Amino acid sequence: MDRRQRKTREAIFRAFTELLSKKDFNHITVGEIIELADIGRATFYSHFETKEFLLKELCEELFCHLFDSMSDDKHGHRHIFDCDAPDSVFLHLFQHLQKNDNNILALLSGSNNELFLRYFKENLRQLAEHQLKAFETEKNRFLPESFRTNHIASTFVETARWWVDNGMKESPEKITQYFSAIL
Amino acid sequence: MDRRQRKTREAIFRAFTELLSKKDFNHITVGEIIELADIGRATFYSHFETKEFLLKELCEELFCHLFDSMSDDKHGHRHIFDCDAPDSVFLHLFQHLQKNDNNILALLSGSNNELFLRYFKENLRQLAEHQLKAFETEKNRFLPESFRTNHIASTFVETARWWVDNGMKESPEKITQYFSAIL
DNA sequence: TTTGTTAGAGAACTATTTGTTCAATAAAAT
DNA sequence: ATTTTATTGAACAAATAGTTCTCTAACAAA
Repeated sequence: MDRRQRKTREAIFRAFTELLSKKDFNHITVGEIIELADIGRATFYSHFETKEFLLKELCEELFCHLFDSMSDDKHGHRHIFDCDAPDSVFLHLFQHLQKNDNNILALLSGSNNELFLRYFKENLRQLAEHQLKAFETEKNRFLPESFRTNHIASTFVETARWWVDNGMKESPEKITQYFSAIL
Repeated sequence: MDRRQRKTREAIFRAFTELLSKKDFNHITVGEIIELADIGRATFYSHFETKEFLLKELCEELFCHLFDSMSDDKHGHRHIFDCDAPDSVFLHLFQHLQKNDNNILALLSGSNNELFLRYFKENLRQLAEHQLKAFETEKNRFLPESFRTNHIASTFVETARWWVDNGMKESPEKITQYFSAIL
């Protein structure tokens, strides 16, 4: 990719995430983005069809980064759902959130970032789907699989939101413990 | 309240909920609302400051209706959290959803109706808060109360969304059973 | 270095939407 | 019957979205 394109793209993402940490997606205008990114109007539209596509691509980059680092070979795939394990997937996710790479927290806690939450949940749902068998118990076996995967993903997202909204006072280990307890 | 005002207000709500069942909140314009409601532009703005306030008031009316019918005297307050009871609060809520009074489903399943979901969750959270003691178990006693109320409310909303998004094939009783199982 | 290609700047432009204003009219209340 | 209030319809300014265009600068390949 052309260096100019790369620089422009990154400037847009940077400006956009900064704005997202301050106000709702729907109240951010293209004008604000291009002013903060210091690029021309036509340039923005040559990169992204609309503001919505920008959010979409930002989410995709973030989740690519987040979930790819999760499927590194160093983590086995056996007890990936065992929350008490020191290499639990969920613990890793909470740790990543705490580091706040790429200002992901702004998207998670901010209001009106439904698209972001949808992406987050969908990625988690896929993760859960693939690894659900290790999680079977007698108690939940009669529940439809899609209901259970949905529940795991929803519960993770809502736990993370609660954590962030309440100031992230707990350690990732503690939150993983909470998460494990309600699941 | 003046009959003219009442009629206008109802026409706006009717038009708005009809539009909400077809498209996202953010893509609905004031122009569309007033055309469908068949009222003047100035009239709309004399009733609602903005589109956002309209949604806010609509939500408030819906939840007033939904949760008020819940606190009728006929339902005791003892086993309000016992999902298996025939007069469980949650069963009643699911039954209400199934009846789809006031097109509430359009708001629940539609995308980008975050404000509605926030209201729904907040109402449930308050409900849960007041009645949490009856729900204590040894297992969850170490969890912060706000975490637990948040979890109950979130889980209900997400269960309802899953139900609606999957075509509401299950009976309210069955869904209440599912809900009870994961809680 | 030269040449052809691609990306960005910047400004002008159209179209849509928002929210306001105001005078005229119709309905309600007294 | 008179006064008050709500609605209308149109016109209005301001903000925003998305497009188009020419000029300039950066890049890539010979």
